[in-house]
Amino acid sequence: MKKSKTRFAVLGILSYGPMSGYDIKKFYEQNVAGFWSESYGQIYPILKRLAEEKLATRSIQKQEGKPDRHIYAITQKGHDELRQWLVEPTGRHIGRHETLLKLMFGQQISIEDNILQIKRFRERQIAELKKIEALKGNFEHQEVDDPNLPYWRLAFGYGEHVNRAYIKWAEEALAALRKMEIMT
Amino acid sequence: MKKSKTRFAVLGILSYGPMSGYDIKKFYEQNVAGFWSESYGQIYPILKRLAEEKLATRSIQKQEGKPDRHIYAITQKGHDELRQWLVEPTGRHIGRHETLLKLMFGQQISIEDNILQIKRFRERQIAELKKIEALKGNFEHQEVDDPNLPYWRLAFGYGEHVNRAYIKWAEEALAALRKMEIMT
DNA sequence: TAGAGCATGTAATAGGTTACATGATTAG
DNA sequence: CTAATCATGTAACCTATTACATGCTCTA
Repeated sequence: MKKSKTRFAVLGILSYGPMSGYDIKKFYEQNVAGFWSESYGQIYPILKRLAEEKLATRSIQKQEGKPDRHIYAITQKGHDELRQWLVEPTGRHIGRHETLLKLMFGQQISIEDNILQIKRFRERQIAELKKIEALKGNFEHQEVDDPNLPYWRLAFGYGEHVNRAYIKWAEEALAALRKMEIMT
Repeated sequence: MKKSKTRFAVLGILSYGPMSGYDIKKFYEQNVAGFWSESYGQIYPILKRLAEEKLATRSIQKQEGKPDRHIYAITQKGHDELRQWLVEPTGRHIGRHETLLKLMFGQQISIEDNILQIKRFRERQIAELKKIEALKGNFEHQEVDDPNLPYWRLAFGYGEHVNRAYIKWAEEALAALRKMEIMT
């Protein structure tokens, strides 16, 4: 049996403070877009289960002109389960990298078309890197005071390292493809 | 509607030459473990459908003492569909990186435990890098003569760049965590 | 006045893994 | 004698996305 990490992705965010499903979705979209994502179709049912299992409590915050917010807060039991997962060894993850997969079959299409694909990849990662730098800047000089900050910094560092590697590789791959093009 | 890339992952391998489902699985396990994977539960039904849709043909190779091999060969129609997918722009991929997710909630556990998790991650990526270098060595000096080789080289380059970045980041993260530990 | 943001939620569907069944051979 | 390798395949299950429903407010 394989178990869902989404459960812990939700519980983890709740460890930052009480939040709604909408907030959790936004958090993943805006801050961690590089290495994690969640959809409403997962978040809401999980939040419901978490409350049933007493890992979180639910309260309703009324708003005028806007729908009510269902605020979930992590319980002690929730903390315990989260911590247990956090120290567990992590299984090796196999990302499915579509651009790379396509490149494996690059021989089937023209060099030009391969160049185009890698350029698209490079542009996307350049944008991603910029976003990370901006996010990092926000945190650093708006003097955010949060005990989680040191760990967010580590995550930013990851994003920077990996995206720079992506971009550097893309540049090298483009150069190699251009050489191949000339030699035709 | 979201469509499966597995279909093309299978068709793509078939573009290298006629192969069985077993071969395809092995190919992904042994050569591309870093960025793609497929399970039998996906491969066999897809192969069946590919034959039904005339994107591949099936023939049976009898063997003594071993089960028959069902060999699939890509057709012209299969090639066409593969090529069409290969030039299509690729949607941004969001890997789900469990180690990073855990790190986001690192504040919940001890620094020591965080260090342990990152060490595990580092060791795994060091092993991965070694494997890639070995694989690359095999191809390069056993003078493999295959028109796909230039593209496999690009993929190896990717593995090298990205894994080096992983390792470097892990080292930095470990240093930062050790500093945090002293300052307690 | 169209669309985006706020906010919750579900149903339909697609995507993917795991475990199992079968059975011979070979290596340790 | 046990485990792995060879080889195909299916059923049960879990995981995840997409589309839809609802409805108010604010902005371009």
